[in-house]
Amino acid sequence: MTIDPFDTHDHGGCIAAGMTAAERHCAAEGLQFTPVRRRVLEILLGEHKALGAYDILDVLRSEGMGAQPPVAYRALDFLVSHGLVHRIERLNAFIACAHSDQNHAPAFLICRTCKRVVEAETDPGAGELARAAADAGFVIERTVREAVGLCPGCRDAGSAGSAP
Amino acid sequence: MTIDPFDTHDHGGCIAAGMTAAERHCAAEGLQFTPVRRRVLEILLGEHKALGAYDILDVLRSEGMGAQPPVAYRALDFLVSHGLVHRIERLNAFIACAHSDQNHAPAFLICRTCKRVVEAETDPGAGELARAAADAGFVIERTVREAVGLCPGCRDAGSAGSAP
DNA sequence: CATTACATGATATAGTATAACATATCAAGA
DNA sequence: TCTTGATATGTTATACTATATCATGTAATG
Repeated sequence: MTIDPFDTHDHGGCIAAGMTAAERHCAAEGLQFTPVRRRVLEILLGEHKALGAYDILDVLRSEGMGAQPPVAYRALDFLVSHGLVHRIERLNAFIACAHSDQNHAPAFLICRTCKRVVEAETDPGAGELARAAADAGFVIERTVREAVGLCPGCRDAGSAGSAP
Repeated sequence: MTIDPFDTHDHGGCIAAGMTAAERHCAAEGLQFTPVRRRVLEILLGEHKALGAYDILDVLRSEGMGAQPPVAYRALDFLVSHGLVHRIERLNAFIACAHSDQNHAPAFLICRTCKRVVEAETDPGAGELARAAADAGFVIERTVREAVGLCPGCRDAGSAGSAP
């Protein structure tokens, strides 16, 4: 059995590891990992929740790093397009990638009570979407796979909300 | 091999069949299939694209059936909650259910060029999401499975857009 | 007739996202 | 050095999506 991804754990480690991976990725690809982009990724790495663009913008604002929506959206676009951050469509929100620097087709488990989101690694070629697409002659460019429900902690707490 | 779901076909038949199924469903469940709800479903059945709430509202408006956003959103909420319409998260838009009156976990293929959306039936218990959830002890209440890409027609047209 | 439950009408506002134009920075080449 | 081009950021304005709230209508029930 594997570690419960909904468990609490060392966020400091998450952040450091995520930033290091992002540094390496940007260096390798010749991408500009600018202060705003760096800070947005740090903010997201500090949570295992998805944050809205305006949540992030509030933080940037309070730190004097840009006060208008495009600042946040541009940084998020950059991070998403290079796979460092994922967009959670169901929530109109964003979360740091949990599987540093690899190409993948992630799936997300979204707890509707504690709001935490975990990223599961999946095989891009497997699954119902790929089969349906093959049947229809459809060429997939991007997939969205998200499940909303209750994480183990919140389920045991009788959907009353338990974890932070 | 199966019929290409992206093919053009008899929309009149789609609409009639969809409305009949909805009638039966509402009658069986004791639901009020009111004029606004009926009209919204009809509008959606007339397209194989996803329509935004405000697209639908524009039509309602032009027909004197309610001019404010809540009118459209309420009708859509009703239709979605009873499975007659699905919400496409990726597009913040709505599409009529293509598999009349059965409980299911649909997946969608969204053509980014011609904007058509087809609904594929899937096995709710199968697939990557279910496996990831089981591993994590997560209880799924709703799933989102959407693929963005090119339908056969648009792919062959060199992503220049071909089908209506 | 009064009550209840549900649906609709209407106003206002919240939340999410982008277009468009201006400025800044920096590296490569004339 | 100058200038040109590419990329990133700053700023204003606006578009698009969604909901809270309160008022009104309407039909079935007791």
